[in-house]
Amino acid sequence: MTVDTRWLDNQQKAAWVRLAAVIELLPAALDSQLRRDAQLTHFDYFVLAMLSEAPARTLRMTALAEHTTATLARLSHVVQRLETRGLVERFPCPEDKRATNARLTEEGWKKVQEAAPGHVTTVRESVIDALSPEQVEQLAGIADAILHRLDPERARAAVYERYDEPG
Amino acid sequence: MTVDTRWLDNQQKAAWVRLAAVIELLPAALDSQLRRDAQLTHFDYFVLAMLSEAPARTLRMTALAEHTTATLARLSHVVQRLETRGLVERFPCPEDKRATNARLTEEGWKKVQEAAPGHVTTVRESVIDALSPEQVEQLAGIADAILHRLDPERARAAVYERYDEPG
DNA sequence: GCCATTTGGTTGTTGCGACAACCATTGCAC
DNA sequence: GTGCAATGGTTGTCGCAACAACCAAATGGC
Repeated sequence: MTVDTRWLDNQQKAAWVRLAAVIELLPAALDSQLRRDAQLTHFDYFVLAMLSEAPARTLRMTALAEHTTATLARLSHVVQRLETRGLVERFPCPEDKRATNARLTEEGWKKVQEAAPGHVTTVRESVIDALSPEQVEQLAGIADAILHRLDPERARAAVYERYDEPG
Repeated sequence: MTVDTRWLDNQQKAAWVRLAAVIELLPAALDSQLRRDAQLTHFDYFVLAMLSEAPARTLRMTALAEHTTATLARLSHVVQRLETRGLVERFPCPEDKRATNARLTEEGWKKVQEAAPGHVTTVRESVIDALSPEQVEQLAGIADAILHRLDPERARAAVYERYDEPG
């Protein structure tokens, strides 16, 4: 009945428990800083950041969804809210009448620039500056390996290369 | 005005982007497997697992909250649902009338045992087996360092040592 | 012994994410 | 050019998490 489950040894368990705690706490930490300082979710910020780097600060919804590893449905809701707040605008794509383009407004652009420094500082404080340079390199490799399991399609995509802060 | 923000270099950015994707996708992967196979959230499962390891399968709400890195408010809601489903029962603590104890029911115990193998398999498939033994060790160190930034109080607590699967 | 504070916990509201249903456009078969 | 599937996107509903407000019991000062 119970087919041979390969349990975790102590070393593996130690790694997993700590990772589990990180994925529980880190999103909350990022969200709360951005929400407090910029009235933005981390995901909101990510969406704005991706648009800010795109040509003409514009992307098709589908492309934006890929960049942010989100479903179209989720993105649609988020962009709707951002549009209400005047940070983003949507307009139908001329080449494909099914498609919708999302463009960062001037106000949205300002918002990203305001929010970026605080966000980077938080990322530094909670992650990057906690690690040695070797660990940062190791982390890139580890996270990449995990991503190949979680999302084989996109793991090699350019999106993972491009999360720039606007400078 | 804009005080010197230390931006991320390419190596750091690569690590961060990948980590950001992981903390976005991994919780969803864990949740969906457990929800599908056991009608449980990952957090639900964690709560039950912690109780299953406690003496008499019983813990004070406050202690349980610490073990699961959750707020008392969140835990209260979750335990309420689990109680409705008959997996957990609550009763006032004899020694401190303010306090509430949560105890795993027999049904809850069975549920954990049923759910554990599938969960461990998922953890293996998406994380552990994607990494070399050296990377697993590195991951433990990295996650631990991050936890010390996110939650200095609890980073050294025994809880991080104890996420056993029931065997 | 009494009042203030702290501790332990619950509840109500609000907002976001997941999922499924749905509509419109496009591409393809023939 | 008609029929059908695939693509692109939106919307509605439901469940959960965050936050704040709240209540009860316990502790400490004096």
